[in-house]
Amino acid sequence: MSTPPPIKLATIADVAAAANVSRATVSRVMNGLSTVDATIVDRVREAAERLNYRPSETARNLSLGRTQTVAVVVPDLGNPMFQAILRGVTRAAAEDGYRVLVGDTQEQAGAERDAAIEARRRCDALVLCAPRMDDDSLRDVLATTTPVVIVNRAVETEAAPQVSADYAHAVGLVIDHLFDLGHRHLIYLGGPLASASNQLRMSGLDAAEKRYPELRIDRRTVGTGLDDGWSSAETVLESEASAVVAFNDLVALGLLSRLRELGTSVPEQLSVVGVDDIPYSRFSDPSLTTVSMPQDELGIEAWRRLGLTTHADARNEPLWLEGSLQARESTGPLRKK
Amino acid sequence: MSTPPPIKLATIADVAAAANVSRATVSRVMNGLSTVDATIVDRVREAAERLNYRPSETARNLSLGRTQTVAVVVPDLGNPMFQAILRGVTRAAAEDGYRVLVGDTQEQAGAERDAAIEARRRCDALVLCAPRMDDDSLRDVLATTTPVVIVNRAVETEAAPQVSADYAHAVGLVIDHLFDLGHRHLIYLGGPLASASNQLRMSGLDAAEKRYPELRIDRRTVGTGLDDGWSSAETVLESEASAVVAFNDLVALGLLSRLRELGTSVPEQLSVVGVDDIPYSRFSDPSLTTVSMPQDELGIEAWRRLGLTTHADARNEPLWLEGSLQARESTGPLRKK
DNA sequence: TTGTAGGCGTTATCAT
DNA sequence: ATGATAACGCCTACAA
Repeated sequence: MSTPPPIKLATIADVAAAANVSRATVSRVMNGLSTVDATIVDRVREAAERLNYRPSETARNLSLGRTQTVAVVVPDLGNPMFQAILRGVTRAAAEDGYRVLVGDTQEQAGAERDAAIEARRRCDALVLCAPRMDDDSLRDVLATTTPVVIVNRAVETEAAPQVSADYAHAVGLVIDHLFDLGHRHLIYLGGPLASASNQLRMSGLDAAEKRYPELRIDRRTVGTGLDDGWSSAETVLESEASAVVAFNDLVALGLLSRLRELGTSVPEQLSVVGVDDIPYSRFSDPSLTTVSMPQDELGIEAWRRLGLTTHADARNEPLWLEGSLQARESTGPLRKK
Repeated sequence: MSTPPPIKLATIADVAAAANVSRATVSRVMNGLSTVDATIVDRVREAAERLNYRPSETARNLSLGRTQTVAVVVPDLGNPMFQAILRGVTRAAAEDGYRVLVGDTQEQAGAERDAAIEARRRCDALVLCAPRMDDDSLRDVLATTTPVVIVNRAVETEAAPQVSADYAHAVGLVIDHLFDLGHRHLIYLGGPLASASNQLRMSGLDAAEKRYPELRIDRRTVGTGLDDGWSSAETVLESEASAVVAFNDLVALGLLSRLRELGTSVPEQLSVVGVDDIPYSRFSDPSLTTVSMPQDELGIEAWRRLGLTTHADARNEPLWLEGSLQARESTGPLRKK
């Protein structure tokens, strides 16, 4: 007779019966507990092999009270930043035998709470990336989801470790660079005012203005993508600033593209800098001066701070990861008109 | 007395006790089964609320025999193609109440088998993206992981639905375009010979050669990234081809960057095309002629073919998704020397 | 060293 | 309409 299509998977009981031992013994063998007679080990192994037996993850999850899984919730899976974090967590967690469950809230702040709690229920821990919800809601969520770590979102709390890319510092780096080149009038092309990441950059601008009293920085809100940079060219030219600090590389590259069309030469007439150092920035024309941000490390550090593994690092002060300046062709010394 | 730090979560039994009903009734209430007395429903709801009760996903997974989770295994989470597929599956699955577990084999073909089987054990279904393993191994894996769908990898089998981007067709589109422009000598900058995706493009070249007997296509293996395109410029120029078909947009953009440095003007002296239509391709100088591929749709279609949902589409012939030509500035008519 | 038995938290069957 | 009770498949004292 042929095996019926709905292939009933072998259970531990089947193997026990086939090997003529108790389920307990099969369990011990499968988990490599040393206290089992060698001949029995063989017998069980053989039976398991023959029946193509694999322990049910679901059942051992229930029994052990853990899932060996960590949830990663991001606002937008299409964002390269979050892709990098996801990749970092996935690989770091994999080394410790953990899997990753992803959640994409699609930029709906209202959906974050449920997504986080739901994800955490299925997993042993949670990595919450750049949550858009307000501080109070966030603290509330953190209380019910430990262990949890927050990535790229500063919030006053002891309830969870935090790991963030230091965009204030990054902006400081490019401004130092531009200042050294003689620029005294800059324009900042910002992202969404509400975004934590944009606020961080703004505080970097503030700090720079304190550092350099002669410096003037205009601020505009334009967006985060190539198109946003492209359409901000007129704004930039009208401002008569001699250098542009873009929200990120995409905005900077979009702007470069449009400036080329308009016949504005970079860096001769205008210096442009981005933030992130995406791969293409080395290849654009001109190549883009920017700040290389340790995005993968965010994920890796997040995983470590979760403290699920032995070589964990469970310190609780917020961790700020700093980028490094990549000076390229899109910046040059200020030219007198 | 204060609650001890290890907050014991409330179970269904706790709620049952608090509401003075049986666990079965609590279960029915939680699942919205209509056959419960209204006053009891209220009593249970109140108790659940007070105890902050949430059903254990792990326990219901075991009891129900399903996890409401689908696994997505990719060779490289850093690859934009797979990121797009992951995003597509995640969002489509979320609409049907499913979560996604990710697996990254980091281009190690040897790790794919275990990763796939392991992932499938924890989930109700598996999306296997562009597996690198050989056909026999693949068929073997498919047999033990149904329901499973293969994305971007053609293989002779009835065991699993397949969804792929039709790169042969894409290459055909750009070659038609170049041929129309008068080009008769092309050079193809390919990716890894072993990769299914490269083979697809090659078959597109073969078909084009059949279609146009006057056409000559040189073939080189250069890689898949910006750097690979950059360093292939000399090879291209030596070939004296009048147009380049790059493996993808990254290779094309890298090449454009280097050609600029070398003083070769595009498209006047050389036409260049890519494949994929990544966002930046519209903004490069010159903007890149390429083929827009429906990457998100791959994920969405993969999810549908899994057939876990009502509006599933479980047909079994391989599904090929075609791209569309985006003619831009990097291609132009052949100039006589 | 091995087996017995109870528990993990839920759902489902079958009485009542 | 509600409540016992038995799965679901595994792990782990405890006993032998």
